[in-house]
Parts: sequence; structure tokens; C-alpha cells
Amino acid sequence: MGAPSPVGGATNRLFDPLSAWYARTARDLPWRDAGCSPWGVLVSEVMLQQTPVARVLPVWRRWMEQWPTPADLAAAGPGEAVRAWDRLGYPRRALRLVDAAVAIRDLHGGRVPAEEEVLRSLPGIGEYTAAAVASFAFGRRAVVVDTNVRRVQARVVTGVALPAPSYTAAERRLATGLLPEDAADSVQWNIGLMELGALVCTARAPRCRECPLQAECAWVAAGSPAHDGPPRRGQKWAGTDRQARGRIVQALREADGPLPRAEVLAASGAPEAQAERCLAGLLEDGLAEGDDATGYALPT
DNA sequence: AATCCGTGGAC
DNA sequence: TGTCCAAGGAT
Repeated sequence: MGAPSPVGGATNRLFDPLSAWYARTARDLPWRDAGCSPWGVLVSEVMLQQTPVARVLPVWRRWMEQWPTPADLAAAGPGEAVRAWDRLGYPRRALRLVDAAVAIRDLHGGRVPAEEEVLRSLPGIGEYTAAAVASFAFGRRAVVVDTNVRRVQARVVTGVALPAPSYTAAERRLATGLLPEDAADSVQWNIGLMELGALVCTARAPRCRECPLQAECAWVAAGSPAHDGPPRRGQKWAGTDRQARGRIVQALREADGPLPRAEVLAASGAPEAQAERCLAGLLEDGLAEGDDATGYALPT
């Protein structure tokens, strides 16, 4: 690759060791293959939203075999997609991916758009995913900031253990200033930071001894101080609507045909009022359909 | 801006 | 064992 030619001085010092480390260490993931289509990249990015790589891999492979193009998925029913989504979690992502495929087919000639603004208009594609697809699928210069990039930036540049609870304008500004000017370099930078955050600069027990940026890391230089700030509130799980909804969708996914209302409510494992609320919510979201007469099932 | 939305592995 | 958290998005 060519010279980094970044605007900021920090990137000058970080780019080469990061690139060398990536070339040596990066995982061989199918959506990183040169032959992977932009659609394959887009599907991977949506599946990877809040879901670990190891769980995405087998589902992505089946998905791409079944629906190798946006038009293939656009022709499928949402229920098929939710079933193929399996246990990745947040199954509304599967519905939005179908909607995105329909938009790509009907509004964009069946091809995944390369421009961030156009990608952003697709259902389920937000700031991160639009930038990631533009960068990784099309080699565009885009500011890609995910949880890994935020954490690496926080440590290496800002010198704190963890980033703020939610993505801030200051973080976006910092990432924008760090991004190499050259498009090809910017892609390397983005993927390198993400991989470093995933494999070395991890949330819990960072492997600083293996880090190619250790010598340049502001957090290490400061003595790796513990997180200073409001304790991060862990999300509750037991007894929540999310748990009950998950159980209902799981029951619908595994069922051969429509389930009676009573069976759906029982599957939720929740008190009746909560179970009713969750079923209503799933119907509203399009993750279930039916009525008391026909029974309830995944959408057709 | 804060909350909601699944799932399961790691520790 | 319970807590943490993983390539976020929508409202």
C-alpha cells in the first residue's frame, strides 16, 4: 500500500504498525474475501450489529447461499427471513434487511448503493453500517466508527479506559480527523482499528502486550487508569419484554403451522398481561401475524 | 437523550 | 453464578 498521507500527526505514527499487525493477524472472514459482493458485505454488517462474529458465520453462509442477491431476498417472505435469521437476536433486523432488499431492487436497479447517504436511506442501515459498506464493499473513504473504534480511540488517543456511554460528536470529530486522506489507506485504517478492538484492545482484559500501538497509547502511558465515570448500567434481562418476546418468536420459528393464542402466551413464560402486551407488540412490529381464529405464526 | 429491541459465550 | 458485552438502529 502507499504512504498513509494522513492529516493528523497521530495517524502517521499509528498507521504503519496497525497495518503490519493487521496483515499478520487478521481473521480470515468470508465477507472480507476480495470476491465477496457488496450485498454479502451489507448482510454481514447487519448481522454483526450487536452480534458476535462466531455466531454470525454459519448463518451468513446459509443466507448468502439461499439469497445471493438483493433481488433473491426481496422475493422471499419476511417469515422465511426470520426463520433463517435463527438465533442471531433482534429479529427485526431480518425484517429490515428484507425491506432494504426490496428498496435496492425497486429503487436502485438491484445493486447495493455505494454512496453513504443513499445507504443511510435503507431500512436498518444507520450511520455505522452505511459507512462500513461504503468503506469495505466499495473502497470509499468513510468514517467508520463502531464500538471497537470508539474504545481504541478512547484508549490510544484520549487516554481513558472506556468511551462515553453513547457516541458523542467529539468522538465523531476525532475519528474524522484521524482518517487517512487516501481512500485505500482509509479502508485499511478502518478495518485495522476494528480488528484491533475485537482481538487485542478488548473491553474486559486488553492484551496490551500484544498491541502494535502500545508504544503510542495514551492510556498505557498514563498507567492504564481504571474507568473513571458513571458506572455503566447493565441491561436487565430476566422478566423483561425482550425475554418474553424472544420466547414467543422462538416458538413461532420452531412451529410447523399457526399456534393457538393460549400456546403463544404460554410460550412467553410471562404473566398474562405482559404476554398479551408482547404478542401485540410483535404483531405491530410485523414479527407475527394472525388472530384467535387462525392462530399465530411468523409473517408470510 | 434515553430506552427499547435478543441471544449466548466468557469470566 | 450473575454480570458483562458483542461490527447498532429506531424512536
